[in-house]
Amino acid sequence: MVGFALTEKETKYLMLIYRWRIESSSEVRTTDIARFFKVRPATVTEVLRNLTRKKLLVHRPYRDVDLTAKGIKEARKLLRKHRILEVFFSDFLKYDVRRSCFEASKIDYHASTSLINDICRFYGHPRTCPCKKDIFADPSCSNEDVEEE
Amino acid sequence: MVGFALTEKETKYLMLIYRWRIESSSEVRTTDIARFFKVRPATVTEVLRNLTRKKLLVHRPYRDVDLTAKGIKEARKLLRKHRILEVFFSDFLKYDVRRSCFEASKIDYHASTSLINDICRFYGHPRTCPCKKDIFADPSCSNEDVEEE
DNA sequence: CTTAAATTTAGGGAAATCCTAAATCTTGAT
DNA sequence: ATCAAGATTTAGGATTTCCCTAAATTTAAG
Repeated sequence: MVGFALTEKETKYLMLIYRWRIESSSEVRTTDIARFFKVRPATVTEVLRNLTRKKLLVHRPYRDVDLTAKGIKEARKLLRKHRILEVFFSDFLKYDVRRSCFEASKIDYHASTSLINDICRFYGHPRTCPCKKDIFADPSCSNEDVEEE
Repeated sequence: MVGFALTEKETKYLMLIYRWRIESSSEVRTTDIARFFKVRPATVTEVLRNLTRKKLLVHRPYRDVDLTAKGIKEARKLLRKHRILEVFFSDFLKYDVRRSCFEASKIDYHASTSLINDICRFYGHPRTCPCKKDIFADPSCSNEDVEEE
């Protein structure tokens, strides 16, 4: 079904690139990513290469990075998981935006899609996270039935 | 504070050994652990050696394994996290025992102690998980903001 | 006391993540 | 237009985690 599998770090990079490139319309540069994750630029280049190999990015060496349609789709799936968790932390535990994001980041990669879907369903398929950013609906998360990933 | 750090797998082994050795009073054998985790006995021996090095187990080669006081303490902490998550899944999403355990297993290692404590507090510091096994109170999770006598 | 079964030891391997040093490319100042 | 400074990539490794096979060792059953 998927055709590729992402490591945890790769998902973090993909989500970050989506937020900057798509949601903030910024140019995404290796150094910025490196600074964000507190790693060396060479490390970023390597991850970029892997995400490119998986057809999620288009990387123009020494220039910039862009998401492919597939990359955008995958990033939205990942961000949906992350943000559904934020909705939960914010509502259930009254966490502020900062903390909701922090705790969601620790488990978003490990939480199963069916778990996320159940939380999503509980909250009536919310369209935005606590900081008002979009949560894109996922076809696997319907209002009626329960299914596996 | 801790003096040791556990890998994810090590926490799984420690919890399993606690469940079998302490909660079920069984002898814990290498082969049983290997069968449970679907790995080769040699792999189990290696993990056992590492847990022993961390002073959590006493391993009598070719014979059996036992938990040290430190190992029991640590296993209870880990199982507390796991079981608090089970309480949540069971209550909030109406998961059955089997599924609560399954989903909890995926994230128990990654959920922060403060997150677990907040869920624990929400549920009034439950003493048992959905399948009635003990949840040992953790000193870091205070009762202070609960109703007084 | 023998030997089959269980276990450990020895020696590796793959994947994920990160690093340094050196090479290469881009860009802005002159 | 040129060229140095800064940004980026390449090359080559290191570490950690987790798992494996083969061979040696120990236990225990008969």
